[in-house]
Amino acid sequence: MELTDRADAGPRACFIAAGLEVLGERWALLALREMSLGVHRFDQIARNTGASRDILTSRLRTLESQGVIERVQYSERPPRHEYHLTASGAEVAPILISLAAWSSTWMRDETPRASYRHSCGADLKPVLSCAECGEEFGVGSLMLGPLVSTSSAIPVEE
Amino acid sequence: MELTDRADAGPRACFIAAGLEVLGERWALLALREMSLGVHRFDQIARNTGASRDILTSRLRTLESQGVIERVQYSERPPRHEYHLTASGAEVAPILISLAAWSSTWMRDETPRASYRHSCGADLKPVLSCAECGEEFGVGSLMLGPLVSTSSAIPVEE
DNA sequence: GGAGTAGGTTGGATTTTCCAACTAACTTGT
DNA sequence: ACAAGTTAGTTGGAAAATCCAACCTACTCC
Repeated sequence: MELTDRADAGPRACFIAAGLEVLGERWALLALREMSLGVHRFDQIARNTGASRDILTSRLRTLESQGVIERVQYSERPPRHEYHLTASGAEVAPILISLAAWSSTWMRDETPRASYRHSCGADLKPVLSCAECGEEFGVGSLMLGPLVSTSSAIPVEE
Repeated sequence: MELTDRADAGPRACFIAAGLEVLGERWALLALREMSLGVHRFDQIARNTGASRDILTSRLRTLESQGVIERVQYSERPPRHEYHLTASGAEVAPILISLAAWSSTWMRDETPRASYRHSCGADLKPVLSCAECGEEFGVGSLMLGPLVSTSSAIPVEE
């Protein structure tokens, strides 16, 4: 079977692994969470995430270089910048939401934590479905497709 | 405003942060990807993820202790175990799928990577919507809810 | 003029991760 | 019988990432 029998093929290069190279480093997703919640300044992102300032600086630079966030100047003297999500960063939301939903369903401990909800007011209960056929995604519906190279193609902004 | 003005409140304890404590460590999500794809043995998970064997051992133990995976014996002499997703682990799929979809939309480089698709055959284009109102989730629809403690409540298995 | 705010940078300690080699307990081939 | 291979780890030491507190710059406010 091709999934398990990859012999000497080396690590599986897939889009999950690629995404984790950018979003999977420590503090990156929590920084994006803050921006998604409307927190845009360095000091507050540092406080609200708990990341040390040097690491946070490094993460923000990486996210910026990958086009996930951008620095927006809000003061000229002294020069001060805010961090904002780009179109790419805004689309990280489904990952955060799926994570929050999984965690609130399965994590059991006594520490009180902030929950999330949909803007309609309901408790967080997201459903992931295929845009094509409308059917819900589950473990079994995750299938490997062909190898693709994304070098030249420009993502369509809608 | 309450989101940005948390003063000395310390790091935001939320379900995203809680989830990342388990799933956010290096290699954890890639190991779960392998199990989601039907790969259940130590050597092959190590090969397919690229994780070093000692770290992988440590991750699998953590995931097991958190109830995300379980060890299933498949040989008695010598004692050998396979790693399988629990109900909790199976529900990590939406996170992996959202990550794969984000990555294939926004990551641009030349390395050819395995893509994913829905089992209906269509390219990966997942839509996350609210189970209650049916409306799609976006950045703006991620809202903080009340503080909750999950100590005693038992998640409903359906 | 001193304190406070904002966004960093620096040096050094600590923690994680990496890597190759090694072990243990078998099974298979000759 | 004996060597080689398979599977699931463990070990020790080097390398890399992270943490932390202190420091710096350039302002503003009192």
